[in-house]
Amino acid sequence: MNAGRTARERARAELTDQIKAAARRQLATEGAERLSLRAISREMGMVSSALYRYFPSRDDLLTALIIDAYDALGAAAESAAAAKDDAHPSDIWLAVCAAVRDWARANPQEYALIYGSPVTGYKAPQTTVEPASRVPILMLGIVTRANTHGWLARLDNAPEPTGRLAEQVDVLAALAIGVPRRVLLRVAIVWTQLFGMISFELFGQLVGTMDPADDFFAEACKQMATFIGLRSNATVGF
Amino acid sequence: MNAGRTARERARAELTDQIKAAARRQLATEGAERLSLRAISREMGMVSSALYRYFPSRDDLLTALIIDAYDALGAAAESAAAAKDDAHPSDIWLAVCAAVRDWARANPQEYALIYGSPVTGYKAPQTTVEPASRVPILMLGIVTRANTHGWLARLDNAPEPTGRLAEQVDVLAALAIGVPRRVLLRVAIVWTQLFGMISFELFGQLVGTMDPADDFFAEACKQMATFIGLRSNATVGF
DNA sequence: TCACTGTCAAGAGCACTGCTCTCGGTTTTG
DNA sequence: CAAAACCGAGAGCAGTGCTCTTGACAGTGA
Repeated sequence: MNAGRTARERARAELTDQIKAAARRQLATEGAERLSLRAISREMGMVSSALYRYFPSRDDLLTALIIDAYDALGAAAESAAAAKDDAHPSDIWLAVCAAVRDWARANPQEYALIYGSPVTGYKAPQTTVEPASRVPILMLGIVTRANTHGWLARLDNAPEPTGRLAEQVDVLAALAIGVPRRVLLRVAIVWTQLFGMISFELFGQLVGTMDPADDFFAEACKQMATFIGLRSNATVGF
Repeated sequence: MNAGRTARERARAELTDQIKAAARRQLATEGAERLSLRAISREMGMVSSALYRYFPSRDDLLTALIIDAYDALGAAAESAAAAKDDAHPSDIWLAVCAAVRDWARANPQEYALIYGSPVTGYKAPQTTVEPASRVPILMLGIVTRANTHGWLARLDNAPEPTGRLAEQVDVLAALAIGVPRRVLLRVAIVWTQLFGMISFELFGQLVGTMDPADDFFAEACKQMATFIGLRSNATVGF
């Protein structure tokens, strides 16, 4: 690559990456709450104040880690979808759901960083919304392709959103041309179910009942895929 | 009341409550992460070390706040259900969902404390599981009553859980006598959807699409109530 | 070649945190 | 009434994010 012209710029980019790597390492073991700039600087053999040349504050480091986490999750989901490119949309959908869960289980602290409680007083900058929307956009794309191929159940009984809800659904409609609004509304519902279930698993809300959650997760994803019309009633009985 | 015999015991109980109240106040403005024992002691005109006579560590204070939060949420949900005691189970169900959301929106920091990312290295003690299960138990009770009155849709097309998943569902079955396992499985799915949706709303994941989420929440709850058979197909078309 | 400019790591220091320990004084108890 | 238990106050430790200053270095134009 050699993107940076001068040696100084290259060194700076490399050190920035090293700091983020050390921060991620510490994130995995200590958690976002206990992430300490001084500990990072110790691990790197630097003095703490030197880190402020690269990240003006702890929050800026967190922002960088948040963006990286969204991108890593999005990349994992997208590659899972690409690996099943010629499969049935319902199988692609289920593969994406599984990939999201797998990534979350492999990187619980990074998942908590983006889908857990936000840090008070920390305002997520606008730069995070684009990487954050990779997974939803991917999911909408799967539904859109299923629809254009005529593989989407009609869901005639599903209620059509009206009023303000219809306007809100239209934001999704712009990314899913041709998909009926009643389906998009359900996609949004299923979207919240997916991440709610993963959060419950990771945050320990399932212990005593559905933990370990492998079977529960698989069955829930199947039923939710049917719920949005990706799987036919005949297939699974719904 | 005068529960505590001696004056000292009464003073201790009162001061413990005052500390928790101050902590809750600070929680609402600063967030759990920045909750500071020293700030609490300042607000109370005490010295920080004196707090350790009442809570051996910051984590113990957090545990007390967590239990209080679970109890407050459970009480809010239960009173919402009690207020509609003679209504149709589906209306009771929807009232409970709305009450949970309302409580979460009114106490976002306490909600984040119990349903957000857990603090790393903090092991929730066993004393939290009983208050944590008040809402799920309440929900299972509504479904159970609907079933015994014959008001639950049969959901013949819903798949029956098998294998380990069936065993896990049986944990719920013990609290919902007579309700088919395929329904209980769906109750668990809907349970994760409800809290996933509330978390998304509170944690800012819905901005740009479904925010404000009033209509989305109401419609999602309705469709999910139908999903578990509380509302008939004819009512809403499903 | 040499001075100028921007960048860098280092160090001292500030205000804050959770937590421990000791010290007197008060309250409860035997 | 004396002993034991409990209490708040204060000092102090090790850690935190962050700021500011200092001296060394690299790149650049004269």
